[in-house]
Amino acid sequence: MEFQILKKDQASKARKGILKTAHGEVRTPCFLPIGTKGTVKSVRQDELREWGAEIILANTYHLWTQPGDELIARAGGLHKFINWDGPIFTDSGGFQIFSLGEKLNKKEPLVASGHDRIYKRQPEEKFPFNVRVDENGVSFQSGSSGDKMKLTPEKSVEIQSNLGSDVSLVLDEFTGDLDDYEKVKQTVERTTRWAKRAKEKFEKLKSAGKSLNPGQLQLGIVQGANYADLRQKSVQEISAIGFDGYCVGGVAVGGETQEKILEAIELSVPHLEEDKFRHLLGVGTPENIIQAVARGCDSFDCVIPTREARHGKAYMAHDDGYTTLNILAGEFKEDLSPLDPTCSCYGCTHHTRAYLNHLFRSSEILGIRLLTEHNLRFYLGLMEKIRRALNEEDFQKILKNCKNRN
RNA sequence: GGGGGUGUACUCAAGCAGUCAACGAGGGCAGACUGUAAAUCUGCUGGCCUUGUGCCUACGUAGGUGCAAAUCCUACCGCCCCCA
Repeated sequence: MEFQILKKDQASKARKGILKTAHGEVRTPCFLPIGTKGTVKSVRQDELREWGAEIILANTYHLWTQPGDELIARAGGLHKFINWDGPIFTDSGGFQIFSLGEKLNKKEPLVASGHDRIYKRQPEEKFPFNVRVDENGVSFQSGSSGDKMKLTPEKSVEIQSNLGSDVSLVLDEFTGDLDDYEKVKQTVERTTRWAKRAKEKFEKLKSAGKSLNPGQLQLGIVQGANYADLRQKSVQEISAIGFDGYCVGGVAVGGETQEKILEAIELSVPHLEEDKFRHLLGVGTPENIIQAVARGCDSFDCVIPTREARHGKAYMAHDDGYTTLNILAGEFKEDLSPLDPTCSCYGCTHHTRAYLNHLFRSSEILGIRLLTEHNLRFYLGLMEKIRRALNEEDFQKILKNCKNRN
């Protein structure tokens, strides 16, 4: 068994566990720093490890388009290519169907027929592709060169096989129209059909001994927005296919309130097999994560700590919750105190707020690097606290103090 | 001394009679960001307030011509270039 639950919280659905992969074990609940293109922006792989990251997330779509999965396979797989010998998750490219099509070109999706959709690049947009989503998969056609790339459920499995990640995800489909029942229903059903195809391809490659990482796991993804019956339907259909674990997807893809996010989790998790690994895709804020742990989720990935670090936002831990601050703010221009005196990251132990403020104001890349480290250590430290609390049966205290106190 | 050019909001820089409190960029101020098209994006950036097809003050200074001037004319002041 690749996932083992070690301890359960008595007052919530939280659990402490361990995920065993071909590249080592991961203690859960855990957070996956996002390294979409094979790098967690601005930091080295050895630094990630030093800060407590046990597993990272990379992206199938991005690595496929550049530098290409075949090159990475020739390099000996993603682990060797990027020199990270710990576990790697690869997202399937499903999110890009959403983010490169629907989300950014919502104004004029040209409906081809039924559920198939085409998104035309707008002349004034920087976005370089036309996107077509149909039953077979998604094609991205370059707006300038006309080059076409087609990502299908099978292709996604094949790419991830070439990458040799430890945990692969099936290609899924969801949209931003969380209120349109029929549309959501169609994406749930297509996600199931795609999951079956992905599973089949996965088994085929495995039995043929063609997988670069024979120990690779495959996770199914549950969709259904906030419709109770669709979430339940999705869980049942995806579970019936039988995966090594499950992801709850489509819960925080743009503007959802925390209530909506938690509701979507509550509608999904109770129907999942108890002893299987559960990843919550794309979530979230520190509070989101703690609340999701309480609802039975084992792992998380989110761009918040890294992206917001690049935009100057720093997270700070307090006994009764956390706060954030914008290091670019004028009030820090001459603040010679450390960013967070309780933090042990390099920036907090060696530099002042005034210096960080100066670095950001002058667009110096060191600022980005220092805040990325700071925020990642905050997130990874939070997960460590959660695990320790679960171990010491003190999780309720963490739950009580999970809020942003800004 | 002669000739030419130029002076615009914090900075650079458009505008060359009305649609100009004045394009754009930078800077400044604030906000956003949830499976990364993201070191990105958005808003504001003369003053006042009853926040409006509102009032006032503004395009080197002082006058002038126009119904109307940042835009035209005159003088003056500053800066730049060329010739002597």
